Amino acid sequence: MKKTPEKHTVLAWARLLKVSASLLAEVEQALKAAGLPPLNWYDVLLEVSRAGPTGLRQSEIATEVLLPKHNLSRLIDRMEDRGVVTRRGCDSDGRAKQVCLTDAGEALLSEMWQVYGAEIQARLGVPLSDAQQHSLADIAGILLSQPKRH
Amino acid sequence: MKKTPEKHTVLAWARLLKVSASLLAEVEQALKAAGLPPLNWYDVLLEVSRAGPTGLRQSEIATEVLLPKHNLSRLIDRMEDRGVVTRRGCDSDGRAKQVCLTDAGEALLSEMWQVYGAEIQARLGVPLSDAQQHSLADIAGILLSQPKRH
DNA sequence: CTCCTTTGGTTGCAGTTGCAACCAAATTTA
DNA sequence: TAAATTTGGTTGCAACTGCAACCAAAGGAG
Repeated sequence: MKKTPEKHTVLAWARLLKVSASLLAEVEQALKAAGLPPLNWYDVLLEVSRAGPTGLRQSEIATEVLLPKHNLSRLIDRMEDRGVVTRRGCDSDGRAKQVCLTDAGEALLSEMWQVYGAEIQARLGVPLSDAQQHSLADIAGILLSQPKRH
Repeated sequence: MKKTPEKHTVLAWARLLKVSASLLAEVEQALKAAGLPPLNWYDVLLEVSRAGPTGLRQSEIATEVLLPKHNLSRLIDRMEDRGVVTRRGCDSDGRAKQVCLTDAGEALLSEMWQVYGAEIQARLGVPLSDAQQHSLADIAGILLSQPKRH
């Protein structure tokens, strides 16, 4: 089994990391400029919103958003402090907490989307053709479906 | 001008961010498991190594590695503490510092590459065909060449 | 030459992340 | 049922990041 990558593999890798880092930084910057919270707030709000009024457990959010549990715990602390979500003990499982969206949370979600969506369009939708966007999604999909073998 | 992205644009975006985040986390994990420092050390070591014995200014490294200057300043502090680079005042510019690689730094660079390169190969080289790798590099290249319009 | 602005780099402080230890409620094993 | 393990979540502490202020050396404009 080959251990050292080919040049073109390294090139793809380097560009992938660089482009995602700079896109991320630019979007965070845009959100901040609009006086809005960082991107991971959006991810959480979106997941919780999708789950409907029953809400979602923290552990479910954590795996969805790729955030370690202890990290998510404090993120939810801050979000609860600003009143965009609520934590409620779960009936069926005494340890779990159900996280639900408040009205303010729903409002923030759509407010963030106005900025976030525009950024996505400007930075991915505009510069890439439809075919390229599909190709990118396909390739990323392959990588995401790889087993995580640690 | 369109402000809201199409579904396939959002899909490509979401997968791009998710895949880079998880690849990054897995590689960091592999480095730590091997008792090695984090990825940004590698990036800095590589840049400095490429510059040869004259070294590189911090500001040049910072733009190359996409790290804010104050952040890089302290990263170099840590690296200097562990003896992998040296800071030396620049002759032609009294403010600047030239950063140079030590022998230990060169050793660390190649030690990290053994782990890092294997990860790249396993996570990108193996799952993707050559055509897909080229396609990914092309698309990322387009995005990187976009003006950063803030 | 003097004032003003820019550039390269550092530092203090607050906010966030990572790690490990911890608690309590399930779940499994015996 | 009692003991051992796993799972969901929190907390303390150290490390790292972001922001803004700062200092000193260059570079320009009058």
